[in-house]
Order: sequence, then structure tokens, then C-alpha cells
Amino acid sequence: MALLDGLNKVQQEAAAYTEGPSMIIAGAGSGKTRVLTYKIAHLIEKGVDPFNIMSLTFTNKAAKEMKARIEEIIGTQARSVWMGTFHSVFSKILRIEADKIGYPSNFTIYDSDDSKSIIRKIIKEEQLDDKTYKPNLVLGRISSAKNNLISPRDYNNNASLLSTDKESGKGKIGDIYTIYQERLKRASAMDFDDLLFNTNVLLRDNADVLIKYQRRFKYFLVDEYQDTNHSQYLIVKRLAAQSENITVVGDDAQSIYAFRGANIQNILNMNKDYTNLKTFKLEQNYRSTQNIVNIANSIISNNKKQIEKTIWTSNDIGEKISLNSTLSDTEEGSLVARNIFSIKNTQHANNTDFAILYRTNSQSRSMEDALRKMNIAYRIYGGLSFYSRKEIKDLLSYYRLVINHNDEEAMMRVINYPKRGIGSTSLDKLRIEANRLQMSLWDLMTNIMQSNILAKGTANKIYDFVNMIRTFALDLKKKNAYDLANDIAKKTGIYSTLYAAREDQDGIMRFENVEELLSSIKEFTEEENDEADAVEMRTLELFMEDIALHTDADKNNEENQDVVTLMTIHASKGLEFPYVFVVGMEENLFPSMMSLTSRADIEEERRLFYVALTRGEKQVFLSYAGSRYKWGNLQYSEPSRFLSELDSKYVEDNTMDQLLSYDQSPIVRSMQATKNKDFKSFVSKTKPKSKLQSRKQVDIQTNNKKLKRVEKSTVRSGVSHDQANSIKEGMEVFHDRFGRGKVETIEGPKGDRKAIVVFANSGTKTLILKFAKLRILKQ
DNA sequence: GTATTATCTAAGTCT
DNA sequence: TAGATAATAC
Repeated sequence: MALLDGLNKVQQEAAAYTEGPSMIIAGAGSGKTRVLTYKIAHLIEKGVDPFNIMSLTFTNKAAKEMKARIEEIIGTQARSVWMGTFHSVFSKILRIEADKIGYPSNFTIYDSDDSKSIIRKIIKEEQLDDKTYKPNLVLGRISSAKNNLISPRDYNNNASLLSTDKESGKGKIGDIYTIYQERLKRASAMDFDDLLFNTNVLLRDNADVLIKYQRRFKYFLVDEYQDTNHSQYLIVKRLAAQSENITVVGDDAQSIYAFRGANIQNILNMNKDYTNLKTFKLEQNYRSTQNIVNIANSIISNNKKQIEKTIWTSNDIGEKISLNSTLSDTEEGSLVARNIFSIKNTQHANNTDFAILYRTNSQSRSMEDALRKMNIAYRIYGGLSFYSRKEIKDLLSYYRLVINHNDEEAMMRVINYPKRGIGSTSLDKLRIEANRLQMSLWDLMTNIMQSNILAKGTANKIYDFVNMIRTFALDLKKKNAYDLANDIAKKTGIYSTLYAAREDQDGIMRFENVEELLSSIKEFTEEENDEADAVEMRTLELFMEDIALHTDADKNNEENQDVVTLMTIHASKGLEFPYVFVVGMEENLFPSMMSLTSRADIEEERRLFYVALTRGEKQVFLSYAGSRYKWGNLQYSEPSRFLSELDSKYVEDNTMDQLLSYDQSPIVRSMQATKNKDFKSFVSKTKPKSKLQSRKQVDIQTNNKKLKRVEKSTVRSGVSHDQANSIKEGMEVFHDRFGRGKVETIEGPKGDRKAIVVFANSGTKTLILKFAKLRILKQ
């Protein structure tokens, strides 16, 4: 048992329980990865062949890290364990067994952009209104059908689905689904959901294949089980039916992927599926301070449905949760950056000790700007990823087309890029003909010279293109990934086109991106093969398989750079940081506007907030902004309802001081004077839980309301826009309270411009010009 | 068939 | 605001 010595009692029991089904309910920070790691190591030490173990994780990075840790414990045999995400592990199996489900093994994996583009085309072809049939919405319907293993035929036979669609005026979704699936098939492509759907089909319809993998895999471990969907659930259930050696690990409180079909019932129903299920609860949190654990508990207790458990910690009490407010998103950014800067100095912390977490990717912008101004290095995970840039997609599309000629999305992207004189008129003709003959564009094009759809000249150009792609394909098995990739970049003319277009900053960047892609392929080519892959040359096909399911979260911080982490809360799941900033704590943003209509959605948002809080080890900072830019428009916002759920015992509320520091107008000051009056009238309308809590809460809310009132009235009676707009950088100005100062910079759109003013005696202040009655002293 | 200009719409989270 | 698409001119 020496191996498991480093674990606490429950952890040990969970790790040592190897035979039969078990479920580990693991609270945030309770060491579940540790338990999983040691359980696998323990299995192998016990004599189980690593070849017989399948471990499914949420990200490929998690799998990689776990593998490395097991290797540290028991050596290189760990490499033979099959580890990865559902999507990556089963796409591997699908390639091996492709012929059983009527696919070629070189099928392409379509990402959501590809899927969306097909849906758009279908909507257009079917002459449906794209305002009624929004691609995202249609795709969401199709995706959830697939995750529940409903085929197009099932869909069109399902009265309840059809009537739901009809009632919402979208009766054609079933038809779109049918056509969509035909197009994917014709392109030899699968979308993300197909990888799971088709695995189910494979295992359901081919008893021999099912038995083969049941014999191969004797032990199954599934991490983040609360985030599996029905399709994933069934795959595991089928494969584990023979051995029943299945371990699932999860935390219902951290279920945040219902929107993509995750079904919390999977975890709640485990004991129905496996009557001899053994359940372990990891309740001790090793990650966070008492304050953080307590506040997280207080938040999650607002949710109705939960598995009973008590998360506790023996760590220090720690700092209180810091609650902050600013007038705008820009200022929120600089507040965060300033805080990071000062903690770095006072606590001798590194950049890597900090994470800034937000609800939506678009919020990264203001944080980025602020960090850059303060010269703090950062790295954004997610968002517009490298692989979704145009120039990268173009080149990758060539690779895709060379590997799978039927890949129509790739084909349409590159057939006339660089320009070959094959325009949209010809392509439309080809597409219509291909649809009529139910054949792929490629098949039609290979016969182009025999048909008379196109003029001779155009046909010739297409013939040349087809030949070029064929020539590249001859090298797929002969050349390594880099050599072929490089060949394609050069011979197609992409490389030279981008080289020639380095006129501006954007052009230079595009060229550099392509170079970066090529060098990453080079790196890939030189890496060692994973044990689970056959020992063979690192080909372009392997590279493309690798990146199809590779997400930003999988990217390692290879150079071990000292950077602040910026990511969505979703992406932060499973991670931890000493200092965590959760920004944009505003109604309609977090919780998201889309979630407000249903209780279940709000509860998911709340779990998301729980996840955010529990990422913190030492201290958590929450902030909200009174206004924020959305699509280039300024929008005003209210503090998030979640803030009113915080138990004030654990909160240090800075919002009052912060709001008052912006009092540039007499009206705000008069507001201060009448504070108590307003406060009382507000309190009488609320039924506080506890005095302390309500007090803080009321402060936040009344402040915000007053602020809005003030803004409205000042806009009307205060400085006119003309006058506010006449203030320019470099001017000397006078402020009633701050005195004399010089305008450093001016930013923001007309009507909402802000000035950073350096005052002689009051320091540097950011002022909203339409409120701040600045007098111009010197032009 | 291609270049230029006007107009639209998007960002909710992810494999 | 910015990128994508449609409309228009060449």
C-alpha cells in the first residue's frame, strides 16, 4: 500500500477500490486528479496491463499531464494506457473501424465553423428565411438530437420534436438535419457530435467490434462525469458492460456544460445502473482558504438540486473576498491590473500566480489593454484561436483536401485561392450539378473534361487543380508532415502570395502566422510517436488528426513563461491559481442574458460562479463595471444577482469607496449627504437574511441606482456635449474639487468620452467628460 | 471574373 | 467596432 501513502483516508479507499463500479463525488480542490492518477498507478502496480486501461478526461492536456504523473510514479509502461478526451479516443477507434459504418478511415472532422457554413448553404438552397432559421439555433437543435442518439430519420418520425419545431415556426429543421447529414457523409466528414454518435452506432450494430473492445479494455476511468452527455454515457456503458470495472469521478456542483447536452442525471443515476455501486465522497478541500471555501458553499447553497456533501478545509482563514466596482469596463481593467501589480510587489508573486476569469471571451479586450499598459505579461486562452485565423484555415484546408478529396468545405475555401480564375458562377454550376447527381464535388470535377457543364477554359483550370491535389496526395505516406506541408504551402502559391502581401502590420502578421504553423508542424514531425499510435512516420494525416480535436486549453505553457492567465470560467475548470480575479459580475452578463428565462439555466450559471470562486487558492477578487461596451455601444449594467448571494461575513466590500472616488459633480456629493435617508427607505422594502449581509448588499444596490439617476440628470442639465467634446489632449483644465490639471489622454466615443487628467495636487484621475464640469484654462 | 464599396450582423459557454 | 457578405462597377 506504500504507493497510496500520500493520500488521505477516503482518497486511499477510493484509489484502492479497483474491482467493480465506483463513483467518486469530488468537491472542488479535493484532489480528484490525484486519486485518479494513483488509482491507475495502483492498478498497473497490481499487475493490470496498462494496455487494458482506458481513461477519459475532459481535455487532452489533462490526459497528458496525468500520463506524465503516472509515468513518474511507475515508469514508462504508463504510456500504453489509452488516455484522452471522449472525442479523441473514439475518433481513433472510428478510423480503425471506419469501414464498418460506411466511412473511409481518412474522414475529416468538421469544426463548428464548417458545420455552420453547411447549415447556411442548406438554408439558402431551401429558400428558408435565415432570420427564422438562425444557423446557430438550427445547429443547436441538431446537436442535441445527435447527443441523444436521434438520427435524421428518428427526428422526422418524432412527433414531439416535430411539433416543438412547428410551434416555433421552424418546421423544416428535420429536413435541414436530413440534408446536413447527407452533405457530411458525401464530404466524408463528421462533426464533433458524429464522433460520439457514430461510435454508438458502431458498437450497437457490430457485436464483434463491441466484443473486441470489451476484451481489450477492462478498466474504465471517467473524469468530469457530471459533464458527459447521453451519447458519451452510452458508449461507456456499452464498453464497460462486460467488466463493470468503471470509475466515474465528478462533482454535480461543477456541472457547467448542460448547454451542450451534458446530463447531470448520468451522475445521479449511477446507482440505478450499477446496483453494486460503491460511492466515495471527497469533501476536504486542499486548495483554498476557509474564506473561499465558505463563500463558495454559501453561493452553491442557493441551488435546489444537489448531492449532499460538506466541503471543508483545514487551510488558513485567509483574506476576505474582495468586492470592487468601477464606472466602466476600461476602468475595471486598470483596477485589476493595478491590483496585480501591487500584489506582485507586496507578496512577491509571479505573473503565473494570477488568473483573470470572465464569462465571455469578448471581455478579454479591456483586461488585455490594461495589462499591456502596466507592462504585465499575459496569455489569453481560447477566444479567436490561432487555428481559426483566415490564413491558417486556408492552408489547413489544402491539407484537408489533400487528405480527403471529398472535403467540400475545404475545397470551396481553396479552389480559387490564390486566384485561379475559377469564380463563383462556375462553382455554383458545379454545386448544383453535384447536388443533382448526389456526388461529391471532387468526383464531379475529376470527370470535368468529359462533361459539358463548364466552358473549356474553366474546365481546364479545374483539371489542373485536381491534378495538383492528386500529386500532393501521392506523397501522403512517403513524406513526413513537415516536408509535405511545406511543399503544399510553396507550390500552391499561398506562401508567396502572403509573402508579397506584407505591406502593413496585418499582412506581416498573416505571413508570420503561416510561418508559425509550418514550424509547429516541424516540431510535430520531430516529436516521438505516442505509444498508443503505431510506430510510423509522423505524417501530415497524423498532424491534422492531432489538431482537429486540439483546443486552446490543451496548449501547454511550453516555454514556462511568467504570464498572467486570461480565460473564460468554462476553460478554467480543473485549474487553480493563488489569486483569481472574476470580472464582469453584472446582470445580463453573468448570469448571462440568455439564461434568465429558466431556473435550470440560472442554476447552471450559479454553478459556473461556484467553479470560478473555487479556482482561487489564496484570494479572490470580484468586480463589476457600471458601463461596458458591447458591439461598439456603451451599455449600462447592474451588479450581478450573485453578489447579493455572497455571505458578507467573508467579503471585503470596496465598492462604496470606489464609487465615491468618482464624485466629480455636486449632485453626487449631495447624494452622499442624503445617503442615510435613501438607505432607510430602501431597507424597508427588502427582507434581509441577516443584518450584515443586507447592509452590504443594499450599499451596492443603492449606490448603483443613485449613480444611474445622477447620470441621467447630469446629462440633461450638465455640460453640453459640445463643451465636453471641445476638451482636447494637452489642455490645462480646472475641476471644482481636484483643482488644476493637465489632460493626458482622451478616449471613448463621442458623447461618452473620458479624459485621464493629471492634477497638480490630487493625482491622476479618469473623468467622464459629460459629468465632470471641467473648465478650460489653457488651450 | 475581379476589385471596390456598402451594408449587415455579431459575442454565450466548447468538443 | 470588425469581419463577412451583398451589391455595384469595371
